[in-house]
Amino acid sequence: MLNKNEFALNLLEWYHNNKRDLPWRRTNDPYKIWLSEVMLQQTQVQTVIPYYNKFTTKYPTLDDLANAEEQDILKDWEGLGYYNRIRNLHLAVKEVQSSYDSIVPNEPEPFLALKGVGPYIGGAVQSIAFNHRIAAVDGNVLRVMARLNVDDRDISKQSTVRSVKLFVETIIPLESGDFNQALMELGATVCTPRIPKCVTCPVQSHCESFKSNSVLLYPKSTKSKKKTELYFNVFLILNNKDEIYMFKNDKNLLKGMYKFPKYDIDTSIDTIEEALNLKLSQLKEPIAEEKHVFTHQVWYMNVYLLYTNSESQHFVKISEVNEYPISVAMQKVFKHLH
DNA sequence: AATACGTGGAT
DNA sequence: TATCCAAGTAT
Repeated sequence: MLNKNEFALNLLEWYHNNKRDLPWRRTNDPYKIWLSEVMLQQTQVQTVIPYYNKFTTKYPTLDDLANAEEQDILKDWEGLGYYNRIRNLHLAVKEVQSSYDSIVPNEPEPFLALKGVGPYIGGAVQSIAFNHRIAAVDGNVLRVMARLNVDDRDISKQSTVRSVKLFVETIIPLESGDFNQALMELGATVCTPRIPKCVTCPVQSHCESFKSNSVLLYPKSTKSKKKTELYFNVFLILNNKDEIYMFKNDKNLLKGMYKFPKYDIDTSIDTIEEALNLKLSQLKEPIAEEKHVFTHQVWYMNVYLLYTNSESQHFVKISEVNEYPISVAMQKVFKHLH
């Protein structure tokens, strides 16, 4: 059974002595803490840092972000992935602006009701910014707690995450924000997935899996499923005015990001001409092939270059393409025009 | 409950 | 190269 008081003391002492100087640890602004937590979802610290600095410079207050155009903030988010995160945060700060006088709610219930705020963000922001004693259970915390308690439950199940959250809330001390961050920091730097540094672990004496030499057996998790492989033709369509056909994606995947016409490989050129209302040049060999891997899909793309004399509102100056938010997959395609 | 949702780092 | 997985949320 975990000695809760001693565990918390050991962990917090280690955290304070080894605290990394991360940009979002220099602020008490709930908006900036919230922004950092949204960016950090499923994203490594080193990836987030430049984006966090860009956003806090360009949108230093909640109102700045709320008043921005969605396309502009998507452009600034470009390359960070999971684009619904910033679209939801935009909706959420607009809600805070209109309903809460631009003040981030300092109570869990209204905060958790905002778009994109789930159990993790709710606990992280309410504990770090407002010192509420709510757990923030991420992948790090799940791994640390599974090893501490030789917990055989599957951490990929929501029921396990809910249960771990309740458990952490039975051991969380008054310094709840620091405690939550310390638990995550321990998982990120010491209690790592493959080669945990148990020798230097500040809570080694509390760890049941260390005692039984079974650290690497935890956490238990069902293995990821196979990705769907998809084959597309993507068309770079140029007119005689140095413009290219490009439009905003309204599907769920990469919603709001701009794309070039992309069709299953068996789609006929006639169908495409009809869909785009363009008369296209003869289809030749692809100028390139690209592969792009998502969490759940792999795209194999043939890149074609086509010309047209037709008019359309979807043409954009080639020199201005980079002003639009474009996914990495489509950037891989576009680079072959140069 | 199970799956969709991006991208890049590490091994 | 293949695989895991990283401060998760919405549906």
